[in-house]
Amino acid sequence: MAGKEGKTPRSGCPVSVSLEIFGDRWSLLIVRDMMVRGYRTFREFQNAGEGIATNILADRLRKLGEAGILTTEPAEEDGRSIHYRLTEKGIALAPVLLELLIWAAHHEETGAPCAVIEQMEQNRAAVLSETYRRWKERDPRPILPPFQRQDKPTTEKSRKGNDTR
Amino acid sequence: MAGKEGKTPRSGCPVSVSLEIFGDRWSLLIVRDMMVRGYRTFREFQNAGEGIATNILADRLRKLGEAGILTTEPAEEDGRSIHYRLTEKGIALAPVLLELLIWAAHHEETGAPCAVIEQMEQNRAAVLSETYRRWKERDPRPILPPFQRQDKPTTEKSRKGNDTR
DNA sequence: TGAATCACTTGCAACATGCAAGCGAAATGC
DNA sequence: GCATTTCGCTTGCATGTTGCAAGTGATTCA
Repeated sequence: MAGKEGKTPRSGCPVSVSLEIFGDRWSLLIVRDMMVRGYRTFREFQNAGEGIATNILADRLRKLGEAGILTTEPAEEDGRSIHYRLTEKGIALAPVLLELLIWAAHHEETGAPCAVIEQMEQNRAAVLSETYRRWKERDPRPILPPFQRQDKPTTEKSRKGNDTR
Repeated sequence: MAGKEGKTPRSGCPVSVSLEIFGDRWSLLIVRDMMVRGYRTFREFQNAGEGIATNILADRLRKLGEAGILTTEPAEEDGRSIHYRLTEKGIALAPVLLELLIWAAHHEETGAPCAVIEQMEQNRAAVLSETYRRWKERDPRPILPPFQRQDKPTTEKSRKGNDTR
């Protein structure tokens, strides 16, 4: 019951095993939302700005749960709602996401301000331990704000004072 | 011409942008094969052991090329063959793959021997600089051997001396 | 008590993937 | 120098996955 065997036993390479779990467009985004934005409910993921369909979202949450990356617990303040929460295994993905973030900020057009990325790059350990601390203490404050798409870099120097907090 | 605009402009989050490129089952495996196993030709990827279909492989190689993660050059020794090679942008994915490897080795059943992983974990910088060196000098020696799937941990102590070599 | 909101589920069309077979060009064998 | 093999793909087709819109039952709010 634990393992869902007979699914896709491709190879024993750790990278391959990982991709069997979240080798798709959405799973890591959900993990990111939980980890750095403090999202917990279905609604929050749905409105996270990427436009995931509700059936896909439900499917991914179920699969991530089966993979032991997140768990669910009833929301105390609202009987209709459920809180999704990363497990130890899930929060341990933080270094992967951090490196992914840094890579993309350097090599792709993203909405992440260079200064923020540079600071994270030079303080990897601090960023990770702060991420871990907030997870452990159930501190729901986001570590990073949602990044806007920087459509045109023309004359836009507005959104920027949005530093580390 | 550079950017293939009009495709999927989901959000400006670096993680999301990354997943638009290799958010699927195969792309990162190809990058892994190039990076740590020194694979260069279509045939090598095809026989890498994960069982990718040739049409998918061709498609992913094309997309990774369009994304600037790899380039092609004619193989000098064989006019039929083509050598795929990571770009700077591609080799810069090394930290992401390393963290992914470490994560999976800790949290999933993989074929990676613990000793090897532990050593990589404690020498991240050395592993990365060696990876980079081999890429730069076109040294095709693999950094890691293909890991076997450890099917049943029952009484099987055979395949194990497969250490760093 | 009725409307709104919660986390989903369902139906269906469009797209992506997996599999086997085939194709032109270059290399190899005889 | 000609047949065979090997190279990197492409094609056709069945199946699986995704995206979209609408709907459902349970809970909460007004």
